[in-house]
Amino acid sequence: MIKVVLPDGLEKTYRERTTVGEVAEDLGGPFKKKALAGKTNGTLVDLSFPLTRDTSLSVITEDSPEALEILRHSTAHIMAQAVCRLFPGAKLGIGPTIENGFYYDFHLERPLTEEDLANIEAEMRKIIKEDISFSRKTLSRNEAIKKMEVERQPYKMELISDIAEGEEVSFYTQGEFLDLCRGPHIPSSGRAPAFKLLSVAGAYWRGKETNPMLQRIYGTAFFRQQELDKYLKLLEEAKRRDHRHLGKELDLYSIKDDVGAGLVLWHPKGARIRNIIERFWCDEHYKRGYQVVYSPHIAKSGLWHTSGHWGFYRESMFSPFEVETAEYLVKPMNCPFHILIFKSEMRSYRDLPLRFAELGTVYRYERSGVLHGLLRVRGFTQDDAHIFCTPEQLEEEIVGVIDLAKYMLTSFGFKEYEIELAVRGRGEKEKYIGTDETWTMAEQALRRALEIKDLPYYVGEGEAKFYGPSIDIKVKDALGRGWQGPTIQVDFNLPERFDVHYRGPDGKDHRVVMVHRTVLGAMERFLGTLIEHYGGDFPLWLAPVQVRLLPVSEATNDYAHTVKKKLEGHGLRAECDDTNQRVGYKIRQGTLEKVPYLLIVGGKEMENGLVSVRTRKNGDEGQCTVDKLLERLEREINEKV
RNA sequence: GCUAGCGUAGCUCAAUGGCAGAGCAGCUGACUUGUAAUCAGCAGGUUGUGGGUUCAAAUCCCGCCGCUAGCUCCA
Repeated sequence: MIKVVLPDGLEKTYRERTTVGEVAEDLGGPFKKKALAGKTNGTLVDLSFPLTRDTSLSVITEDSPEALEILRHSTAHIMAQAVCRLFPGAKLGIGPTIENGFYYDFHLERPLTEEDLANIEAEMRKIIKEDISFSRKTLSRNEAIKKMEVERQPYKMELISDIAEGEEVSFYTQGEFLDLCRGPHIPSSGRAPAFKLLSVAGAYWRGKETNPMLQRIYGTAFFRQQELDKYLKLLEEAKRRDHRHLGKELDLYSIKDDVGAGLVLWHPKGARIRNIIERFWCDEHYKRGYQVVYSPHIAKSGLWHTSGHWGFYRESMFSPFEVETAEYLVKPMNCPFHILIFKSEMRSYRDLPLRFAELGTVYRYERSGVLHGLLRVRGFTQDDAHIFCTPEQLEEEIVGVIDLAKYMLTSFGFKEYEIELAVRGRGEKEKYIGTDETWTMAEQALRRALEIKDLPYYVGEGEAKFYGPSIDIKVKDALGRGWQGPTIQVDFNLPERFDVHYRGPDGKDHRVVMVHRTVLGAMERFLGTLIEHYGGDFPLWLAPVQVRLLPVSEATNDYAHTVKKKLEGHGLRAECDDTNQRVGYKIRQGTLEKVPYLLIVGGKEMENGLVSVRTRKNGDEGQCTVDKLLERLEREINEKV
């Protein structure tokens, strides 16, 4: 007999080799019907797993946090089975679960089409209807390789050959389908009620560019159709908010073939938003002791040799060009310039910290396949700054940056974020530049700064760049999607390369501590995420047009213009639609352009000095005096909502 | 860069080897308008680009440019 301890502390005894499924059955209630898998001593196992010794056990049901992953993995297997039925001779790659679903990679004789996806889905439905059970078996490593040779699965053979000699290898079968897999799985295919195949794309075998490219099918699965529908709706909503469509519809920017891929033209309205953000950015930086600087777009090659960019960043830089026998490069980063500004005079410890900030436009060669709207471009303006300080000042400086970053994110409506502290990996010291002491000092300073601000974070071991540790903040937008946000990066490399130092109280020169930091990232990328975050409904303080007057007929055009002038006098961005159109048309136009406030003015308003307010949020709100409205607008602008 | 798909008027799309079309936007005129599209007329094109096949190419083939979904790489 064996003892089984359940999560609620209950102890039960069973005879040996009782399976998890039988325990679930015995427990009855929801477990009987909803059991999918089990967890013994922290390891996930199938319902058919026989218990052979005393153990803790929790039964995984559809409501358990681990359940979706199991379901999706099993659905991936069902998809693979369907593909093998429809494409005999298909070679299997890997088929893991991912954040919102799963994928499976195949080598097939011909490229897949949309129609194929529909056929595969249909075959999957058949398999689900057949309710085939998943069963596990184990083979020795060598037997497994032989088995895969017989099955003509070269990729699987490669995977198994990476497993240590003498290890056991587990397989799962559903009917005629066999797959190398760690498991666990749902008990049978009938337990996969709701799934959808989403897309096909190429993917290199094992993610290596030199390997053959397989065809990857993406899909997702849920326990309830309702949840699947909800997820598909979310995808649609994301599509609706796509900054590339909204950017065009709202006339914010364009990217023209004639100019070049990845190079952005900012139209007046997009430029307006950008300008508001940049002014806000500048003000905030001056307030916090930064000094704004400017640097050129090009510099002699020698500078980039000194900085090391030519050595390790060359493939991201535009080709050199010659001017009067000297060779120049377009800048991919701003740091060398800020360093030269720092070095333009002798710096004392009394001068530190020095904080140089710049909205610096840089150019990077990005491979054509990675360009994407505003989010991945070849020319962009970083909201860059470099802090030069002493080791003792580092912690306080980091705290200052975190405060600024938080303030910025809050101002733009980002409420949730994740913070990673990227530190050295253990036991690979040769990968990193700088001494042990400096690394420890910097990592400590970053960690303490986070603790002082009482911010939750996780440590990314081995995630640090070779030149120093960093804090990376991922923000979540209105749809819960993650975006790269502020980064704070300590650098031990450039101060060495440029011999950046300050004169200390001891009369000697000391190596400066340098911090690169950005709070928005790049204006292009930030605007792109902001468009999607707000879905184009920019809050009043950012809206390129805040108010539009809509005179009902020609008779009230003059009155509308008077009101417009008054609003403009208070710094508001107002327009007047005095076209020869009906009000309905003007309203529709204003609504599509997402103008936050539409003010309808006809005879009734003109007589009493009023406006009829129609907001983007609530629609028709009725009449109001211009002064009352001004008060409301000013409040809303200040609140940045 | 790689794999697959795509590129037609400013925008959204139709025409699949046989005269390149519609709606919206634009322009002109009429209507003087009250909370999401007033009516009529006009104009708009070397079908991304260069080559090829064909009596005939938006349509079939090849190169280049660009876009999309991913892969690889990143603000």
